[in-house]
Amino acid sequence: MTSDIPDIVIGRLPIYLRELTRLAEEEGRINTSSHELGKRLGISSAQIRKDLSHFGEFGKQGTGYHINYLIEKLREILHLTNEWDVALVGAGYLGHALAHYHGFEHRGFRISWIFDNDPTKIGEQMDQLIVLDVTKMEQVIQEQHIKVAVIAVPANYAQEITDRLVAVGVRSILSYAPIHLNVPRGVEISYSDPVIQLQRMTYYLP
Amino acid sequence: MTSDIPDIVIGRLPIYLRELTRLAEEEGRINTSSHELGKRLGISSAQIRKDLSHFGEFGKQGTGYHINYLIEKLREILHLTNEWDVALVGAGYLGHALAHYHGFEHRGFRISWIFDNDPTKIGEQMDQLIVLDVTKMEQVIQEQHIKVAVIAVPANYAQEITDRLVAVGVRSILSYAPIHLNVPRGVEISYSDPVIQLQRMTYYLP
DNA sequence: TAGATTGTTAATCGATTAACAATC
DNA sequence: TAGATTGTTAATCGATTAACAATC
Repeated sequence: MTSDIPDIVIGRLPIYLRELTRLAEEEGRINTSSHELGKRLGISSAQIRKDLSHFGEFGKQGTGYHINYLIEKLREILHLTNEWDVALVGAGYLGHALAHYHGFEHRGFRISWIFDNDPTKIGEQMDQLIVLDVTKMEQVIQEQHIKVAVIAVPANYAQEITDRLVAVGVRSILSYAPIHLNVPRGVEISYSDPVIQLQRMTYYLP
Repeated sequence: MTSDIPDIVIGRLPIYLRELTRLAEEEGRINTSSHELGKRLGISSAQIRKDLSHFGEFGKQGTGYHINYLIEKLREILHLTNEWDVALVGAGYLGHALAHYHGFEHRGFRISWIFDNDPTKIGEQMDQLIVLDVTKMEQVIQEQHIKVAVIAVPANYAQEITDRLVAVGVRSILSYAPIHLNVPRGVEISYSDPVIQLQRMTYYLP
């Protein structure tokens, strides 16, 4: 048995964490309630309490949740107490944007390596990093024990890169390639394809 | 009553469409079955047939689905028979990547306008487009009847931009800002925050 | 204390799947 | 025809919600 907590519950925890962080850092708040959090996120308070109850009791009757305490607990649950080093594959426009994005900081991730196969990009500096030859990818990932990768390569390379990442131990992959990828059991994969998201919304447009 | 087809079903149709297009264009296939499509996508064949049955009968017993016919039908269902002009707000690294991304073509969308508030970016050429002053945003969107927008601005601007977009008629918004946005009923919103996705996956990492 | 809010239960609601008659 | 596959039904499975005792 791995874990019988539904994946859909796990998927909401980062949303809670993000909003709690916002409450604490942007608004200087100390406490909140499932009702307030739910109202801000468009989620029922019952669902928030039920989700959290899978992991323990983090609140107090009458006063709700101490925000920093709940943040800490969510970080533990999601394995974010240390930063994950992330390998980014693909140094095109999107890789460039990801390399320069500072939104990973303090949220559990650090892009530590960037790879590409284009000789004109290899050696280029991106933010603090140097683009490395993708032929070095396996060696670096193994030596550094990298478990998390982001794929920003064209669709026709994505499956090959995925296979190579998995082969050297990567277990969580976020792919921006507009294609379904096959991964073995035990490897988590998540997709980001703006067109898929837009197409879902245009269904509702007249 | 708007439509009683579950949103989760609508969300899978673009995935089917993408894989069908791949089957036709990359592999030159003419026909497929719910079983084959499901196997390629990690979805049960029953679910695919059930999803499609909400909209009509598109297959034939014994032979399955004619791919190009089903593609055409899915495009009609998702309102992709004409291209939607999209307004992109934010011309930073991510806006740059989106402006140069050619994955929108032939999938129902065309980024037609880019806006930013940074004087050093206004007037800059991105792909085929010129970055316009965001103060011109409302006027352009109204005149061009733009209904779809992509937000690639910092979190602290995202709600204001959203409100302004909605006020001039935008009804579908894809936001890359790492923040929950409030929109009125009748406006669809979709989010892309890589950290949220990574955090869901690290739960499963030891 | 009185008011507020939790964690949890049971009921409701909704989605997925197995199975199969129909039929190409 | 025989084999394959659809569309649909009913059963199963899973997620959400309403309600409330417990208690801060």
